[in-house]
Amino acid sequence: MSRIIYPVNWIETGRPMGAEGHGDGTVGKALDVLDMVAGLGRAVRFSELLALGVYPKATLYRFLQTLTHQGMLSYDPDHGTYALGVRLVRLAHAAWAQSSLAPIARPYLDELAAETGETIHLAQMDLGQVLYVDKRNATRPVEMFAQAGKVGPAYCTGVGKAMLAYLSDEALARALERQSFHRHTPHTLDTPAALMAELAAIRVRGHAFDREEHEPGIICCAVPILSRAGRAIGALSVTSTTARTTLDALEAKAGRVKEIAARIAEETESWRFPEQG
Amino acid sequence: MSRIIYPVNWIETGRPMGAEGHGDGTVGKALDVLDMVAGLGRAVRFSELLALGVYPKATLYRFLQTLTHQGMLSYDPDHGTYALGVRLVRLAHAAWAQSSLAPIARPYLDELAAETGETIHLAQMDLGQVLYVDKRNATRPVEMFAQAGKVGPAYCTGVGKAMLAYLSDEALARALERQSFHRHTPHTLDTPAALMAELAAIRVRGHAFDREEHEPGIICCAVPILSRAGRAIGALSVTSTTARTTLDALEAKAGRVKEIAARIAEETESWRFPEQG
DNA sequence: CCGGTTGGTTCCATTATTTGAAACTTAGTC
DNA sequence: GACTAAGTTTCAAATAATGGAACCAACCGG
Repeated sequence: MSRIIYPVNWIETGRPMGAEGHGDGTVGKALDVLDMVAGLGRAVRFSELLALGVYPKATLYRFLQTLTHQGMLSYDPDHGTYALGVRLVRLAHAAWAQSSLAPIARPYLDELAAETGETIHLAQMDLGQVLYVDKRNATRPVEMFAQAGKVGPAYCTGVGKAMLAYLSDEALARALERQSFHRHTPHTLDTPAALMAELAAIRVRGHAFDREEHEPGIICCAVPILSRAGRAIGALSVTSTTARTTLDALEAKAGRVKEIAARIAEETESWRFPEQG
Repeated sequence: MSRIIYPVNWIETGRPMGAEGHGDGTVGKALDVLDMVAGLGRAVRFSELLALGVYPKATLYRFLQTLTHQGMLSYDPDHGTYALGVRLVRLAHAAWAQSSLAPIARPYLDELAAETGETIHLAQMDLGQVLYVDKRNATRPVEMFAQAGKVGPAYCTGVGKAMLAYLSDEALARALERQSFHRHTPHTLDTPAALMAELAAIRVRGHAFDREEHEPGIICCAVPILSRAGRAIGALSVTSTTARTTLDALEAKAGRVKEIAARIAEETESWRFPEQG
């Protein structure tokens, strides 16, 4: 097992590169190459990808050819670089519309945003990472990390912890392995033990807090969206800043957020089969 | 050559299903399956995909397994359905940020939207279709994947025609083959000849109009974003309604739009290599 | 309780594709 | 004009994909 050396400014994609693909045949490897390009986060040269040492020259070359021909990558002949292709944007549009909670939750997010005047996040779990699928900005917006399509860590965000608390044992175990427990701020829970204790508290309370654990000055109150079986299928949060409000004030809104989470969950269960139109 | 029978409510993805993938080996076929799921636009059963008659049972089954395992599809065990997976959303976010004009154009779109008070579209060409990569609504801000990522026809939209007019001969020929020339409104140019004449006029004028050719009451003025070589790499449009304004009034803003298009083009050329950070 | 049907899953010998070391071709560089 | 780095092509061996057929499990009507 040769350990892969990650580039310095690797973008956290929640997917170790050159590792996941193996075992799923050619398709898995090709998608892995796609992740490598995504992970570097910019247009890349053939040699840069080659230097990652995941695939031999000829193999990597053929994958890039295929992916480019398929529109999953685009090739810039002037600079000899590859970037992610537009076909992905098209596919993601469909993915967003059909696989996520976003379309169902849309009107509820609007409602919640109007009521609270704060930033609202809707997230789903993706291999131990938090994937933000929709967002409403506060009336007075503050630049923050999250955006639709972005991923973030689970162990130090409100939505992440809310979902972790309601995962199956196996899913939780797998997710925990993927947490970096990097100490983003002095408040970050940086050990599995501390996190487990917090998750237990969340299960009792029914909602999670972010006490400036990811970004200084940013606090939130998050609620899981639960399936009938009691498993987290997503999470909803109301986010603000310490300058503007307090955790207690945010918690006061938790009841309302739970109501809305319940309604989204309900619609999700029933809406799986849209009419044949 | 067996002709594929398209389902009744097939969603235009700009990619004929079960046709493009062949010829690019296993990877192409797998991505083709992905397009099939995207094309149906909802969670689908194994048998529905099988009924499309593109792949034999066992083969299709294995593709679905692989794609699901890879997170490109998600499987709902309760209903036995497959939907596009969240990994696509994650990849697309990166794609949007790195391969499209959107991040560069962002501040300019804001500027243009503020100045004109009208709807602004930023589009790129994708296999003969128009792919909208960003948008500023007259009133409400864009939810990324809800709007960006949409595709539309090229022959009857302002941005589409603006780009077609500045495509290389081969690219234009390939794009023309993919136009349906469906008559959306009485004003739609519904023959290749009419379109060619219009494209010539656009080249003279330097900008394109949409004279209610796609949707009744909707008009726009579009400008191509040109590479140094004079090829269209995207297009920018100011859209409004006949109820609110006239084509002449929109044309009056064309000069300003061209300035901005030129600035976006300039930044694109120089910005291909972000610093190594 | 049974024979039939539909929908999904697994087997496995055949076939076709992928693989990757090495050879080759540019395009710089000194 | 030799030297180097970056990208491209070749080809026999290794491997993975293929898909017909068999299998399994609900469900259904009698």
